[in-house]
Amino acid sequence: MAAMHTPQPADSGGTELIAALESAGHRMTATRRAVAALIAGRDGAFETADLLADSRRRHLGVARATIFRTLELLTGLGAVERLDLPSGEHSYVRCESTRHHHHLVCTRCQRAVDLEDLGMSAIVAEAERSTGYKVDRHRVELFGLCPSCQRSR
Amino acid sequence: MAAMHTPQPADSGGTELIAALESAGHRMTATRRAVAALIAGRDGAFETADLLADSRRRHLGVARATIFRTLELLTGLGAVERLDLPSGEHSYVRCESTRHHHHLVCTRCQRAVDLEDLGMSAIVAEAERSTGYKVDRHRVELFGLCPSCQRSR
DNA sequence: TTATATGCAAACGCTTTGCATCACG
DNA sequence: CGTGATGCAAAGCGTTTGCATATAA
Repeated sequence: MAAMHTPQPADSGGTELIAALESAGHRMTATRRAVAALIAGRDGAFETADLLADSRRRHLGVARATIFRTLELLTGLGAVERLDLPSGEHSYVRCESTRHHHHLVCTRCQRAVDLEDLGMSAIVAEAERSTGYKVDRHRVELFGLCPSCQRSR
Repeated sequence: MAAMHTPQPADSGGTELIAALESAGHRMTATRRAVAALIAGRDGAFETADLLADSRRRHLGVARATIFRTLELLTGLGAVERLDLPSGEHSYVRCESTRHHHHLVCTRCQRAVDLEDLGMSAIVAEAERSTGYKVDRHRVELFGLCPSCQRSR
């Protein structure tokens, strides 16, 4: 009952991302389509620098600022989420669902899977009960090796 | 079974932090004692800028670099932990225990409590089972309002 | 005495902003 | 057409580093 999808990207053109932007009332530009494609072309967590490098490699000429701005939009829409790696760096993952969920990221290849809530709501309830705090948000991020990286070493 | 301590700081001089540094074989300097006192004087999560401001206010003259370096040491020893706030900023919390635990931070006053593992190991096991990943570290951070901030608004 | 620790300032790397230009709707 | 989007370069900020000096052990 845990994994919400298989790790394989089903939307390599970024149509879901484009649809998200569009239905939120944002203008659909060639640049945004390009950024969506860059994100969709990535398998797993990525950093802004990755997108910028990909953009250059593919001669898409997307400006750094635009990458940040588009990522900010998508994050706001829940189509993408920002993670904090154990190292302290920021990275992003495309989300399969807009519902509340968490991420499990491979520390070797960055491949990521969405996880359902699992038992977190019970944990949150217990934390509230024992501390008297009222929890209004929580972050859970798991890191480890994906199946294929386990095999290859 | 959840809270590991009461929110009230019991070590306002920073003796525990000093002891941690000392027993790890680090030299005990006046500057480190000062940083320990600054941290101990804080109730809850704090940022490096807070310590720097406190240092100036108290005329301790601790250099910015030294604050970062000492925090790095203490983090390595598990006496302090670095958190990633929802906003993306980094902050630190003094840890009551060196054992694995998590934090619950008040988003209004920054007061923080340590939490035991709660049910996380079961969640991790379930995530591993359903995804095939091998999890080797996880981060769980809860944010909300502490009892007194709930009352005062 | 010698390895460590510190202060200072410069360097860094990531992210944001200001502003003129461009183009979707 | 007009508002929103983009590129570019500069500014911002938090964090790290190099190096000369000071100090614990």
